[in-house]
Amino acid sequence: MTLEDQELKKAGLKVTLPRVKILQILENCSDRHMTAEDIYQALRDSDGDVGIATVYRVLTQFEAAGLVERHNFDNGPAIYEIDRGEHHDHMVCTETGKVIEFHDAEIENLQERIAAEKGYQLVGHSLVLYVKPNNA
Amino acid sequence: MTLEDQELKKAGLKVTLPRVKILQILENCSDRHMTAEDIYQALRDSDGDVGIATVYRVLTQFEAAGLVERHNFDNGPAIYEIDRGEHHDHMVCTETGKVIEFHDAEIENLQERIAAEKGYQLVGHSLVLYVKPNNA
DNA sequence: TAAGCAAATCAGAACTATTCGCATCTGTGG
DNA sequence: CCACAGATGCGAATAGTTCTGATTTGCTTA
Repeated sequence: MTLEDQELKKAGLKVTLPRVKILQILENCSDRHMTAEDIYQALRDSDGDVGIATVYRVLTQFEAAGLVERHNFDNGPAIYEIDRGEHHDHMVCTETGKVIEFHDAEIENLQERIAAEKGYQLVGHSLVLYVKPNNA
Repeated sequence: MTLEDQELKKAGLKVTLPRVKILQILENCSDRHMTAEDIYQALRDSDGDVGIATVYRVLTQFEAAGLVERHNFDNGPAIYEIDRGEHHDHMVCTETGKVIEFHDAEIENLQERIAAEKGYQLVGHSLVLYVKPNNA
């Protein structure tokens, strides 16, 4: 019974091979930001008998269970990352495609205030900064 | 020579029927936020001989010319709105789908600062607040 | 530790949003 | 008013994602 197995159990999901492998891939990937296709390729490279439909289904379940977060940058494919419970937003370099995480309490507060001013409660937000290196 | 015609000319685009009609629809729509499909339906309802491919092509050209802005909320279809030159972000009500515009100079400044702190220049951003009514 | 059953998976089809290719048509400058 | 570049319409193509239906797998209980 590995750590991954326990996480899955806790989330009320059956411990199956595809789910364990996908969780491991997400935990071990270097930049923490992968598309469904990236994960599918990683599976294919190692063993290779998990369908792309399963990758999507599992990711959706992981998201519902709070194990991963899904983000949509601009109009490209969605990217997934392990949810460590530390909320953050993203900065994407338009030259290199590099993704940088950041957190700013002040911005978070302002968002709450803006919603409140209009008579609403904030239930979520999506903030992506598109940036380029200083010397470009 | 209508106002729409002049805008098109100024943007270096031939003044064709589809372009004029699409511009009018965008200028006259009540909530200012339409999908390509919405526009296609509006055209269909009135006259009806503009293909969906043309709608997309024209919207893309309008965007390049700075006449309209395109936004992607979550994972749904893109929405388009006339660009009045007044930058703003969006708040989307998760109950009603209503789109509210807002602008906050402080948030804009913070974004610049965050990019600078990481050694980058801000070239753009996407901020969407997902909200629900206070009484829900 | 095998049987049974619900849940999960696979492959491929379907779907949504968007773009492309190409034959035809239409503004615009001369 | 003519010619030709540029625009359009249609249908096919694409990318990303979800659904379907038949088969398999993992938990439960005996």
